[in-house]
Amino acid sequence: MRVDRILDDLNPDQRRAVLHGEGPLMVLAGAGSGKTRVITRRIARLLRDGVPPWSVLALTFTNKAADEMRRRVQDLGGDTVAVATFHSACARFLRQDAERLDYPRGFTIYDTYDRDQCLRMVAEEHGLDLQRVRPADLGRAISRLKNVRVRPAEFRPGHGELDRCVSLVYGPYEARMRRQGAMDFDDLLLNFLDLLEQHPEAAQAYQQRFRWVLVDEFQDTNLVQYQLLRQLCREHQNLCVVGDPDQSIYRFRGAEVRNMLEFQRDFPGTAVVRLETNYRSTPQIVHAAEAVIANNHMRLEKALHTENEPGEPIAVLRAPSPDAEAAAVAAGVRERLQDGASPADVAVFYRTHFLSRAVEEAFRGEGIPYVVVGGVSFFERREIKDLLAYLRAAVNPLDDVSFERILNVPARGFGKAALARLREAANQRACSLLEAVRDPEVRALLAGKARRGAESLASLYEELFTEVAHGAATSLGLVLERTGYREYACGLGDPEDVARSENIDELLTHATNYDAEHAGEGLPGYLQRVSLVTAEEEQGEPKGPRVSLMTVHAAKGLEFDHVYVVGMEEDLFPHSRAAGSDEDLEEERRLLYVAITRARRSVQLSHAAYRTVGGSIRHALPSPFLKELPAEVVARHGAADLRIESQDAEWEGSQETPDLECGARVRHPVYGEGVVLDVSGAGIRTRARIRFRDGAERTVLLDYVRLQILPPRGATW
DNA sequence: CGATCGTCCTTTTTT
DNA sequence: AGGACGATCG
Repeated sequence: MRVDRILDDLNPDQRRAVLHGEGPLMVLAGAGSGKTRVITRRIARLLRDGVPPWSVLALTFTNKAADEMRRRVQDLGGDTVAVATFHSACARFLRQDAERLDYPRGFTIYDTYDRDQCLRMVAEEHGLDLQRVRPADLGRAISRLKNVRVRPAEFRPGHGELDRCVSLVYGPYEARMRRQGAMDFDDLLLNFLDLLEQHPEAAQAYQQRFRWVLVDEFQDTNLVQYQLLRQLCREHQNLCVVGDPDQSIYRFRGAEVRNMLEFQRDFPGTAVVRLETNYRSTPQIVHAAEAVIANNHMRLEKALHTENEPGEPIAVLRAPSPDAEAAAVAAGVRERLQDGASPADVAVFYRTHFLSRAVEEAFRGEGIPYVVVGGVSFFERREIKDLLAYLRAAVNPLDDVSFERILNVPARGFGKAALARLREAANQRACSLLEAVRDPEVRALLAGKARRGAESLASLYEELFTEVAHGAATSLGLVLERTGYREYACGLGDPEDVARSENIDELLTHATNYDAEHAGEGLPGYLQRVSLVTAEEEQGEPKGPRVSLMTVHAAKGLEFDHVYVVGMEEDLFPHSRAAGSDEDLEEERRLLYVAITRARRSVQLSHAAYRTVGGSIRHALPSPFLKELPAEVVARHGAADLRIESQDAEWEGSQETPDLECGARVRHPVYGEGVVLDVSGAGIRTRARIRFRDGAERTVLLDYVRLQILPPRGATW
């Protein structure tokens, strides 16, 4: 009998998806049902049937997922297939067609930090009080608008302070970004969509080039990504999307589960395949995950089952303290390792990054090798961002945010006054800061120290402009040599010096490797890559197997034998900021569903009796989600059940806090009448910002103060 | 102008 | 507890 590498080990449903011919295809794939396998095999099948590899485009959301898929596609012989994240694919396409959109080819990509920096400048220009509205808040709000394709002119602000500021700043921000030749992450998608819509000949070229498009984690596409797919596949309709509505966990950045519902409407004749057999986990794990997710109301019907052998119960652990929790996890992991598990088969998840700390310490104490995935990545470090900013300004001299970053780093006598003068000169000449510095007339306006600084910067950039063509590493070397940056950053005294110097070396190595591997791409290509790669895994993994520590978000798409989730506490998981609406709460539940279903063999969920939140200690209640686990598959440790019972009353009690809405009138026992501006937090930590009669705004902890809710009145003040 | 000190505020999740 | 930013002083 003949062996078929592509089809033999697939079940009938998987096979149907792989063999599906032309036309739209949607695969509803439960956790662990072989989703990635279906996509990669489908690609292999297409290639085997004569589809040219360059006409296939496979899209994912995270770099990690893209790397993984690329690896698996390559194993099946598809080395030249384009596998990319949405953002990196768009960036690459835009690089080709930037001019059509009036962007320079060397446009800069701003990460969140740069974006906020840019917003800070704009906000300052418009006299906003940055104490009250932080750039990051503006940035998030604007990003949310971009996710739903609301342009500045279309924005209808609500009554909040934030909206007012956004309406003031959004347009100018866009203008400034354009002037600087910069795009934020959202712009990458938006601008490419604009390109497709406004330039039919360009759209046609992409449609004809990529005749087969496949999308992983489709439940996380936002509106823009969805429209982009529709444009791209408008002619041929050869779009295969794979997703699981129960694993949609990016609502906060605009993901629309609705896309899965509307797909069949927008793509008539869609073939639908359901994958409901879980090949990954024990029945206990599958049952627990299903029981949790069953509490969500907004769901597509889907049932997951497994024929795997039974294993251990789900462990729920209560620890007296965060340190004890971490120690218990470390001890448990140690035991797994002694039983023969590889560290690479074990993972610890948490809802928020800061919870990694305690676990890290415990692991160090136990001598367990670990790696923190995500967090502050290599390319977000101060010294790395500084050096890259030098290069970015060289590739894109319009990029004021980057240039201003390095203008006085290391110090060159550019203080507040000199910077103001430089800005003014640039404004007058309608040019960028770097262009201004290059102008001898402008330099003549500066005082002694700053002038000398400007002279040296100007001459550095004259050289850099020619060096740019020679690649990333030599440009970087030039910057280091001419600025004395290394001495500046690694010179004086603190223990971080060595690490910073090592980081700089690592960047040099990284750049050298890139130049060697991507000869034609040059510095622009390099900068694009480092802007979109969050990865610390970028520099290979020569370090041997390690236990992975990561957020649940980062864990999506991965699987491990043994999974530990720490911080299973109210206000933490579900997160307090997500307690506002049912939609948010359901997303938190999906997050737990994702966490549990990562595990092949065992799951432990733990919580501590208190948590240190911001210097102060907070009593911590077990996550309400823990009560949703079916008793028959759970083993509780550390008197967890007892605590849950005894704390129920307390929990229920805090629910009695009256539901306050923004705009409600209230009476405060001390301050008298006021209007609620904002409600945040949850449970005993629900806070309301209230403006009182005397004009002052105060934040009130609802659990502490009995507010009397007054009947609404016509006028607000 | 820049370094040091003090204060404030933070901690959601990702490209 | 720790980092970022602002104010103050040299």
